[in-house]
Amino acid sequence: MTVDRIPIGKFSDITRLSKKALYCYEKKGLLVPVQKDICTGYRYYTPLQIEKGIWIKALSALGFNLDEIERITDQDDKNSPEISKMVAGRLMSVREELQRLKMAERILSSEDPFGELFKMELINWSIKEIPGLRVISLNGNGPYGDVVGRLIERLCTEISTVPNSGGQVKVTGPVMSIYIGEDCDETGGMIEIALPVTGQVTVSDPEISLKTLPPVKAVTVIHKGPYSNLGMAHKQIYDYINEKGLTICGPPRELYLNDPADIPEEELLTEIQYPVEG
Amino acid sequence: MTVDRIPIGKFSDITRLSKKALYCYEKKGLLVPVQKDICTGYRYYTPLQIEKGIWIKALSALGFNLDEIERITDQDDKNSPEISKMVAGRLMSVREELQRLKMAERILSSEDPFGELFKMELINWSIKEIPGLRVISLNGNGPYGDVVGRLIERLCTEISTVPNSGGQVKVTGPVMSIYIGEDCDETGGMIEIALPVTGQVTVSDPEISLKTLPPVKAVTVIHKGPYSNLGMAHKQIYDYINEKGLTICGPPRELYLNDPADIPEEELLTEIQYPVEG
DNA sequence: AAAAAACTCTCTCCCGGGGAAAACTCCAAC
DNA sequence: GTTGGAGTTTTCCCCGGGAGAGAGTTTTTT
Repeated sequence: MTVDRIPIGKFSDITRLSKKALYCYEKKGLLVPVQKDICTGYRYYTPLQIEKGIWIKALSALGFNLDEIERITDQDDKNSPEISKMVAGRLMSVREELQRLKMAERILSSEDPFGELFKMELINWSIKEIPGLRVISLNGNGPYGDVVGRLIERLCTEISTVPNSGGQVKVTGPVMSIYIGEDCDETGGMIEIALPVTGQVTVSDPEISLKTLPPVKAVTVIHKGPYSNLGMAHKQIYDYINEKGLTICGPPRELYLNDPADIPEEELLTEIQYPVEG
Repeated sequence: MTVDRIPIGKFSDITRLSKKALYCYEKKGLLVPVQKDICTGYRYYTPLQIEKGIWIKALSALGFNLDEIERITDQDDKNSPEISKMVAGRLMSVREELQRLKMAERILSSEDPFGELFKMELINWSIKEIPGLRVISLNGNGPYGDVVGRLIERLCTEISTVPNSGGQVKVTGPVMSIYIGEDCDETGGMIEIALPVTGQVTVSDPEISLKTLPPVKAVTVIHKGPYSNLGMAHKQIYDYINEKGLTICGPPRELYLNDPADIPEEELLTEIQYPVEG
């Protein structure tokens, strides 16, 4: 006495699956209406299919994809190892998502969301594989503000001088500095400036060497703002790395992505890299 | 002296935007490489574009869509009302997402995730507009277990009797019961049984009436299991509605989606509806 | 019985990219 | 100079539907 031919609209009302979703599930064979009028193409479901519909709805609310949903609904034993594994996997993804969203919430609800974004935000972190780099480099020691600029100058003139300017030599990346001193603090220390190059480089300056930096895995973050703020940024990264239980396995590098000659201080971009194990 | 033509791969490394994403942003005009080799089609970016890339990355991590990202990055005044509105909207969506995910986490990490799913779970809730329904109905009073069955029988025989069985009359939905008594508890009370119909209905039984139930907005949930568990379900829904600050504005209904004659008790599906204001 | 309203069909495009394939180009080393 | 490997180009299909068009059906009302 109950209705036995449920057209798609009613079925959609009952299960709260949209028609579009139902078409989609039919195409994938996940939930196929028992009857389909050959002339008109009208679909009819039965009350027996309601439960499956609800399962699908519930499982997709948990974030399972249609493939997983099919496997779960097909399997009678909901405690099978396969299904437990899927549940565990889903739980992990959900927790990651939660972390991301919590961060987003924090930023969006702060006073100055876009300011926050470019401060040291976890959003900007990533771990990259950095390939080996052929560079010419030069060491120096002293207060960074003074030293770095002068060393860069020397490298640049070396590169643009004969015979390197002949066209064989190319600069293949931004200038970088490597903080090789143990006692680096905000003010100064032992530092190496490197410029990635290719081709036949002739070095005339005896202090400049041609070498290949080893490939490393590194935590990287991009900093925006004057170079004078880099010290703070380093501290935050350092803390973050310890917090995550990572181990630093080499001197940190800075890559100067744009040119202070062209651009106001506040717009300067610097990529900071901390080599880590793993 | 820094590099001025950055091919897509390097640009992708720096900004951590995938090449695919970059192609996509180019097509949409969001981030177009300054130079594109006419012969080879190779794209080249400049250091100036790095910042925009990072903005895009960061904003999309917050969940803005590309359209919003474009508007945000185009606008210099990051405090404009338009942008504040977008931020507020995003914050709301993020909070909703968070709620959903927290629930998913709770369910997935419980002992028996799939058991939880079919208990009273928020996942199953929704507020629906229920259209007016033309029904034949019959009132009764007494312990539900006894009364409901008998009333349904009477309605069904009435419908299948001449002249209604002639083909003009159709049953258009599942049997429903409406708890009109003030003092309804788990055991019994005043109850109305209704059967949605269309067509020219002739009523012979004087206690059966033909009427139209008013359209309502209702909180609905689907219950799976024996009818004897419905009492608990009602309690939970009732609590939930109060918790949400909604106001009940009519007697609750139950729709019996499948037929106890065909199906074991545990598989029975019942949709419970509580009319609410709004 | 006819007309109106409500429902359904199929089709295509959109989101924001991920993945893969086949062909081309570049670059660094020999 | 050559060559091999790495980088790049396009194109197509996938996820899980949402939105909407245009045409055909069913149901309800008059």
